[in-house]
Parts: sequence; C-alpha cells; structure tokens
Amino acid sequence: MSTRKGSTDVHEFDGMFQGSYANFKVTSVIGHVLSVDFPPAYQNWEGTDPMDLFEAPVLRSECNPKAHIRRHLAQEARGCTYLILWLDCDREGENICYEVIECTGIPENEAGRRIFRARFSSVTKKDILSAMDNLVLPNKDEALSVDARQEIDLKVGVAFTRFQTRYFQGKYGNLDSRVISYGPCQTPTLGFCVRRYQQITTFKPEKFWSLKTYIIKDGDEIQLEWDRKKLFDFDVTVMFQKMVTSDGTLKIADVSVKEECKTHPSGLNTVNMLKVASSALGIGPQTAMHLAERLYTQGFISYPRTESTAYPASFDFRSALAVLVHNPLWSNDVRTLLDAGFVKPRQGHDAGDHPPITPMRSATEGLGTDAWRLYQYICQHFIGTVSPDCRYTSENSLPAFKKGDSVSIHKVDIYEGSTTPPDYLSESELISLMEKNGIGTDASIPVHINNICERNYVQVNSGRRLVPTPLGTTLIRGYQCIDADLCLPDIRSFIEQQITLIAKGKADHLQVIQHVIQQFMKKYSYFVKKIENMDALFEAQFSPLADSGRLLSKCGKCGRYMKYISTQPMRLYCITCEDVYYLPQNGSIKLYKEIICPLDGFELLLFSMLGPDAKSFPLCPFCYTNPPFEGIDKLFGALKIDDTGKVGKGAGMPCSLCPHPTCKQSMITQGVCACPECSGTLILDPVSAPKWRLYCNMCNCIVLLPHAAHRITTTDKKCLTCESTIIEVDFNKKTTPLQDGATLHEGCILCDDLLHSLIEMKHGKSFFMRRGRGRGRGRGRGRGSNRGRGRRGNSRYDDPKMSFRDF
DNA sequence: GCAAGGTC
Repeated sequence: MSTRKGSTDVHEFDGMFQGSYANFKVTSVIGHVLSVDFPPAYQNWEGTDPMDLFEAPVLRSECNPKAHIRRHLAQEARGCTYLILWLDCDREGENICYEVIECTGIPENEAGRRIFRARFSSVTKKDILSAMDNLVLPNKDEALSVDARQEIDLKVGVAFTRFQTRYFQGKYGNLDSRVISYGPCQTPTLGFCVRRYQQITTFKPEKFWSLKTYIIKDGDEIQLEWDRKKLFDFDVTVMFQKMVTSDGTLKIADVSVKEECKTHPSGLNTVNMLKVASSALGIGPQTAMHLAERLYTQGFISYPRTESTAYPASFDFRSALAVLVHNPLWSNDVRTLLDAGFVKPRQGHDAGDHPPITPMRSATEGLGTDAWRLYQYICQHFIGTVSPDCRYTSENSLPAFKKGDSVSIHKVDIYEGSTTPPDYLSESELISLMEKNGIGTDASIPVHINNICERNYVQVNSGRRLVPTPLGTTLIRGYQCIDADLCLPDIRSFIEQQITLIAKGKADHLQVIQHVIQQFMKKYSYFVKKIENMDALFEAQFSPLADSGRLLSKCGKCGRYMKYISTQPMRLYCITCEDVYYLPQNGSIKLYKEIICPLDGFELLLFSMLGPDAKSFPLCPFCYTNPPFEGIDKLFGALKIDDTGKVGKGAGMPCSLCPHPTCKQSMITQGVCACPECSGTLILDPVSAPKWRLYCNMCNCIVLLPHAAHRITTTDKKCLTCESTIIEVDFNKKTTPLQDGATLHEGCILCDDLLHSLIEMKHGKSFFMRRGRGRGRGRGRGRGSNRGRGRRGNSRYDDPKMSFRDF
C-alpha cells in the first residue's frame, strides 16, 4: 500500500475486484460532507417573516468548506471505474453515501453497476473481507429519510427560535440568554428537567407512621424492620403497636441468609458510559465525550460512539484481556481470568453499528486526571463483562438465632415521618430519559444537554443535578399553556415515525416533508396567535425594556448579559448596572470563547479589524474602558464620549497590553518577543489558526509562523539566549518537518534554527527582530556568531543593554 | 444570533 496526502489521506494498492486485477484507492470523509441551510435572502432576521421559512427553499452546501472534501472526492473519483461506499451502517451513514456519490459526479443510477455499498459493523479483517464479498446497493430510502429530517429540523427550529428570540428580547432586558432557542430535541430535554422541578414545587408532604420494635438478645438491643415499612393511618399504626406489645414475646419463624447477586454486565455503549461518567465520576457528558474521543484517537479505546452492548460472536476476548495484564491495578484479576477462564459477556443489544467500547491499549496515569479516570472505568467495566457474577451476602452482625426461639420484646415505638419530594433531575437520569424517548443520538445527547446549559435554561448543581432557571421554567410553562406538544418528547417521536415511513419505502419523501411541515406551520401560527399567554408569564418574571441592540456578553458585576449597541460609536450597555462600556471602532466584535477576565469577571470579546491580514485581538470591556494598571500610556485608541457628549479619542487596554502575570490572554503569557519596528511586543494571535502568526500590540507588524500547524502555544519558558518566550508547535502530522513523523517541537522563534527558518515577517522593511520582550535584560551574544539574520549597527536601537540586538 | 446530525 502507498499513501499520499490530500484533504484526507489516499491509500492505494493493487488487488482483485470481481475477478479482475484492479487498482484500489481508499479515502475518507469526516462525517457529513453537506448540510442544509436557507438561501442568503432568508438569512436576515429583520427582513424575513419566520412563517415564510417553512416554505422556503433549502440549500445544501459543504459543512466544512475549508476541508474541501467535495473537491477531494471529485478529483479522486476521476478515472475510477467503481465506487465502493464504506460508511457507518445506519441512516445517517446511508445519507453520507449519497453525499459522496454526488461529490464524485458518478451518476446515481449507476448503483449496482459502478456504485456498491459495503455492509460491516466492525473494522476487522474478517468483517471487511466478508463485506467486500457481499457488496449491496446503497439504500436511497434511508438516505432520503435523513434529508427529510434535516429539512424539518432546520425549518421548525429556526422559525420558532427567531420568532421567540425577537419577541421576548424586544420586550425584556434581563432574559440572560443570547438567544431564546427552540428545537425538537433541546426543548423536550429541557421539558424533562422542568417537569421534575414542577413535581418538586407542587409536592405535598404526607405524614406516615411506622413501628420500631426493639428486642434484647445476648445483652444487645436490636431494632427489627417492619415488613409493612409504613402506614399512612395513625390509628391503624396504634392498633398494630398494641397487638405487638400485648404479646410480649416473639417467635423466630425462620432463619435464612440471603445471597445477593450482581450479574456481570454486557458491553459498554456510549450512553451507559456517559451516565456513569456523570453520576460516579462527576464528569459531564460533553467533557466525557471529548475525553473518550481523545482516548480513541490515541488508540487506548475502541470507537466511543456506539449504541451496541453486544460483542460480535467472533470477538477475541483473550487478546483484549491480555492488553490489560500489565497494569498493577487489576493485573491479578486479569491474570486469574486468563488462567482460570473467563466468561462471555451478558447478551446485550446489537444495533449493527460498532462493537461496545473496549480498551485497546494499556495506559497509565500520564493520560491526565479525568482521561485516566474515564479510561480506568472503561477497563474495569470490560474486565467485569468477562468476570463471573458477583455474589455476596449483606453485612451480618446479628447474634445467632434458631428457628422456634422465643425472644422477649423490649419496647415498641411509633415513628412519625413525612414523605419528601424527589431531588432535581440528575444528568444521568436525564440521559436515560432521552435515550428511552429517542431524543438525540449517542453523539448528540451531550450536545443537547450542553445547549440548555449554555442558553441558561438550566444550571448544573452539585451532584450534577439539573436545576431549571427562571427562563427555563417560564419557557416550558409557556409551551404548556399554549401547546404542550411543543415541549413533549412526542414531538421528536412524531418526526422519527414520519421519516421512518420514508426509510421503509412506505411513503414518498416529498409528501412526508410537506405533511410534517404543514403540521408545524399550523402549530407555529397558533403559537404566534397565542403568544400573549406565554408573555403573561414572562411579564411576571422579567423586567421590560424596550431598547435596541442584542445581548452579547456577560457583565462581571451583575452576571447578566449586556446589550451590544451597533450604532456608532459601538458600545456595550449593561441594563442592570446602567453602565456603558466602550469598544474599539471600525471593526467587528464578537464573544470570545466565553472566557472570563480574571480581574473583573467580564466576558472577553474578540475585536477584528477590517481587511486582509487585519489583526484581531481579545479584550475585556471593563478593562478596556477602565485600564486597571497604571503606566500604560500608549493604549490602543478607543472612542470615548466625554461629559459634553462629544465623541473623542480615549484610552483602551485590550488583553494584548495587559500585564496580568498569569491570565492566558495577557501580554505576559501571549507575548513572544519585542517588535522589530516599534516599542511594542509581538503577541501570539490565538485565533489565527491555521495561518498562525504574531501581531504587534502597538503597530501593524505581523510575523507569520509555521503554517498549517495543528496548534501553537506560548510556554512559561524563556530562551536562555535572548529571553524571548519559548513557543510550542504541534505540527500537522501530515506536513511535519520533524523526523519520524514527530509533531511536537519547542523552541525560540529567533534562536531555534528550525522555527526561525519557518517564520516570515510582513509589513516590515527588514527581516530583523529584537530579542526579548523589551523588559528583560539580554544575556549577551548567547551562541556567539552573527548568523546573518539581522543587520548590524541599526541606529534605531542604541540602548547598551540591548547589545544582543546585533546578533 | 437559528436546528440536529455527523466527526480528529
């Protein structure tokens, strides 16, 4: 096999196909290639009535245009006689098959002649060869059912979301969410959390009574358990108390020891892993999936997105176990299983997608705390699946009783208690409810939970329990009083059931789409007509404010979203605090990764200047308006309104000028070296990937770093020679200049030969840079010789401390 | 600024 690079790798080899010699080319996609959206004419919120979206056309365009998968597939397909599709064997996979067919340009009606589908559920030699020997046709109906789902989800979600957002944000100032979203998965997910909340708030405690009977045996007092547990009638309880007391003694009717049994589990699938991660490890689903994906790409575990809990019949458990034998945590158990024999896992469910999540390679704590804890769980679960059932008896501290013994009763008390409401819904319970009701998939369940947290509909409290916010409860109560279907899981089941008709070939996809969209149009227009019912709930909960501008970022003083006023001069306004924050002008501004300024708790913003090669930089709105450090005189110019209301020049401190010693955005941590053209500092531009670069925090100087690096970060180390900040480059594994395919490299961009050969300066007259960041002292000539990188005797710099400049 | 689905 030979491999060459492309948008995704292409592997080529010679072999046989259908009895003839053939040259095989194997390449891949990265999930869906295409996704649907509205044409540009419908993108404007102000100019489009959401109702029109239901009948709007939809466009299919590349999900990730930068990946150029469409071009890649078209190029690689040129000259090929056959196309064999190896995608996940589910509806989404079938849909991706047709996306691939479309990109290759091979006519769809060649299916069966030039186009084939391979059906397989695990990537083993046996499965692959068997799939190759039993090629089938791609299933158009299943693919069309996904097209229908995409169009329905888009139209319903966007129409309701735009309407709600505009309606409520136009009326209330403290909603505390950038967008008031609606979706057939996220809204029922929120509905589960709010339903539990409502059970708690409407809970009426009920009194109950129970008997506590004490006996004395061998000098010890023992409390007996009552088989009836409790009664809700006091008088009846008293009657039982009298009956027991009057007897005075009791007789041992039988003596038994109960053995409990925990059966060994079936294989681990995604949702079960996420439930344990949340409830036992305290790791949320989104984080757990990220950790699992990393474990997978590093080869420690098998593919982490699977519905199946059943192992294929051919699965080699002995080899899988042998991988784990060297870890001292469980090596004894594993060795025993290997020597004394192991059992087959409990029969699980085979969804036909991927095998259960299984450890593939031995790991150590070096993975990082949470990754290691998750990995440890996956290993222990796997060992459990091939271990005998766990049999145990309850802790036994009772004295010896004999059948027929009489024991005298010491006393019989009545205990009074009352019933208590359930706790808030735990994340783990929510995952179970979503799975049971078909809300989301193994891959999307974490996303929906994350959505309702991010939109401020629920908060994750201690023990990972989900507590709805006033906004979350008001929304669900609103749907309940207008059209309860909107927040019930049935809304998803309805869509699923309709598109299943397409997948099974029982209905025409266009007719199904039209039918479902019409249903939702009716629901939408009814919702709009009755919105005042929902509004009455909002009115009681939130404060009205008619103002222009949309919610952009959180205020550090009150924690609420501030409004972005886009009319000149661009500024932020906090409705609660009644404060105005100024922003740099003549550029665009957006939220910056929801990062919080450590000085004042305000959410950071990213400002981007206009034009090609224009720089962008993060800033904290509070620091920008009120620079917190003295002696910062040359700040990035901001507009400021003085007392008379006149617009004039003011001072602003973006993060690239901030001397905070530890904040990840500050000049101290992001600064690399002194600017060659001015007294500024070159800062690592954190959003420049993949065209990594440094920009000067004072002038327009830009330094291009190695392109297409996977990641570039500053470190806390300084170059011993020139005091520049050492940077760490994680090269792209395909284009790495390092030997043996290594990708990680640390060094000084000025003194490290490799890094220095890969950088390039822009907007600069000479390729010459001062070393250090202008504050530290140089250490002389360091490695000595003039390497011809700079010019000697540049008269602009004659500070004697900077003699290394001539280096 | 929107949905839900896929994925290193």
